[in-house]
Amino acid sequence: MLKRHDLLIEAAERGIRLTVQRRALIETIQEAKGHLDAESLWKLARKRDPNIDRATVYRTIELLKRHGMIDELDLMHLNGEKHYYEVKTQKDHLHLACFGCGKIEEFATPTFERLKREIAKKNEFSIQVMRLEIGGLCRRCAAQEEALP
Amino acid sequence: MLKRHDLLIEAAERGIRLTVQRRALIETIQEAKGHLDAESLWKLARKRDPNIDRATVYRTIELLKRHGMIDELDLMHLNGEKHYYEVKTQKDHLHLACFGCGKIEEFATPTFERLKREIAKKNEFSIQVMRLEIGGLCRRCAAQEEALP
DNA sequence: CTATATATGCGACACAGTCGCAACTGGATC
DNA sequence: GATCCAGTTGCGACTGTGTCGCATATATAG
Repeated sequence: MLKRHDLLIEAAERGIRLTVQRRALIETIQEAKGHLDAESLWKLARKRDPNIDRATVYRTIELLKRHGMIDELDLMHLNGEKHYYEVKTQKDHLHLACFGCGKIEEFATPTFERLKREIAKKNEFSIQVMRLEIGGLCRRCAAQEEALP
Repeated sequence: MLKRHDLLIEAAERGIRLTVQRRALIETIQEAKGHLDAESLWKLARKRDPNIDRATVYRTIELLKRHGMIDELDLMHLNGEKHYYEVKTQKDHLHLACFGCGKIEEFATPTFERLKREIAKKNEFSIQVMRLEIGGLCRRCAAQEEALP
């Protein structure tokens, strides 16, 4: 498991005003197993505070994104146009989305870090967010495809 | 300039039925200077065939994507949630989006190709599409930011 | 405790993209 | 070149995400 920040502590340190709604949303994101989209986040957070509004969910996501506390993913639009969110990890990593079974794999490698440094240097570009997403077939699904032509 | 396929020839070779609408759309994408979103593609293609419907634009984009003839980009959602399209190039390349001025830079490097091979091998994953997008500040905008804190 | 800047809920809205269905057509066949 | 029909299109209504303005509520500093 990649090491993640504690969002609540970081939010306090950054002077973000902690309302009950934000607490519920942040805790939900922090404790989530997989990748949450806005709708799922809303539903889960409502278990902690039943009155959170949809607009608040979007505004909080925007806030956390601006502070670089969460990353936004598209996951190759495997399930429509929605976005997914995850706590920013210490290490950059990429996402592999299988078009067959929908499974998402994560992968980190020094080559990726090296690429990042190379890009920043060669383009004189100040990188804030970096998103590498890959779509294709996982080992299982590729084998199945092979069997049924 | 990165070498691109000739979409019309490739479409014919693939046995794609060439309607007047598809011809207009494909030629428009092929000759476009920058990155087109669906709306811009529609407007431009209408100059060649004034009756093309919005739905046809989306259906054609879907078709070309399925055939791997064009790539879909988000460009870090710099201008809302729409998608952008470009003719598939011979070399994989990445997109740098500047949050300051909105400029998009493209960049290709052997490190990226190496990363791709490494990912496919280590994860036993059959890669179909790969999208690396980076958001941040270009040299100009980073310097301006510095000057006005 | 109070003041006030900031955040929230609500409802209406914007916008990209999708779908079912009747009418049309590209291109294969004769 | 006429015929045929599976595949394509236009139309219009619809979804699903995400946004916004404004009146009300509240977290935090003093």
